[in-house]
Amino acid sequence: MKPTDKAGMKYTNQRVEILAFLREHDGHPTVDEVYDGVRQKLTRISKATVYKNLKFLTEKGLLEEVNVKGVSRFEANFIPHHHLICRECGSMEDFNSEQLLDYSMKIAEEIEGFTIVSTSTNFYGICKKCKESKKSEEPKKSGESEDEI
Amino acid sequence: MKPTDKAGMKYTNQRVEILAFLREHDGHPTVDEVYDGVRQKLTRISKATVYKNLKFLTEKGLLEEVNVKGVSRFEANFIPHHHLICRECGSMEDFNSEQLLDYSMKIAEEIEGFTIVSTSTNFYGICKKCKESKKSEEPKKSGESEDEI
DNA sequence: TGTTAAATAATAATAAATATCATTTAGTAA
DNA sequence: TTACTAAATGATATTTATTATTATTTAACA
Ligand SMILES: [Mn+2]
Ligand SMILES: [Mn+2]
Ligand SMILES: [Zn+2]
Ligand SMILES: [Zn+2]
Repeated sequence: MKPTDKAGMKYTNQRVEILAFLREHDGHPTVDEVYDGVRQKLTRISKATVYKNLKFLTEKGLLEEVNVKGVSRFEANFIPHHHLICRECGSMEDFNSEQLLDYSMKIAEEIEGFTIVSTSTNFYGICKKCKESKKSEEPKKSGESEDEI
Repeated sequence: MKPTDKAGMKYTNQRVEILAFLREHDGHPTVDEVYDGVRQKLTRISKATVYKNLKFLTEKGLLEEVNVKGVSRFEANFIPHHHLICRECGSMEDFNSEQLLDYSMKIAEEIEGFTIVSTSTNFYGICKKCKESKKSEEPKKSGESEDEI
């Protein structure tokens, strides 16, 4: 973000730091994580300012909001990519596959009525960390049936 | 949902109607839409009951929660599928492509450390309705530059 | 048909997000 | 530079979304 932009938009320290933080942290931080992170540099920043800027920057197209398990996260990476999402802990990791992007966009071309500009695939499963912590607990009782519907 | 299930789970009218409503409405209803819908039959149902059951049924694996533009939506369709998401109005429509599911799952096999059980691709763009309502407004001023970063 | 754990309705409490407003500041131009 | 002004901030109030509480009701089961 350089001071070369549209009139009516001010490049304050707060705004610049929020965007910088998200560009340096591709782990999809939450509002609180952004707040805590930016506070390292701007100790007196208000949480309302963080909220307002995340909304503002998202509307301006400089950030993207995602939501996993009900928690709102932000990212500044606009290079199309995919996500590995853990159903257990709600973590979200980037995953790149040019192949898959190409394939999806090709399929998108055949969709009518809806003009598609980008695609992203979510891979749902269980992350390494959660898999390991599960091994220790739950010594697997037998005869336990799953829910019928 | 039949009364043939796990002990410790009661099949109340409220719960049954909430699930039935979501199975009959694949348009990914919001909490309020579920509430309004179910109230047609159960006029005295409490909103807290709707919230609790949506949470409960999601935890039991009978519903899935999705979130578009900050609003929480629910669906009961567990047949793997994709979504067309309008960046403008936040609408979300189902889209089926067996091909794409297969392709994604094949790619998933090569991912290590993260155990993937399902995939779903989001197609982002602009829906028919929004495209048409845009045509009338915004007679497109020239010389209007986009934001630099 | 009676018993009881689970669920409900009503409502209170909490958390997340937005609005308000006096003060400060970035951008602009004398 | 300095002065001006619209935009942004910080502090806090307000609103909205979600969860917790509790007296009452009900589904499941003996
Ligand atoms: Mn990402
Ligand atoms: Mn769907
Ligand atoms: Zn995990
Ligand atoms: Zn739309």
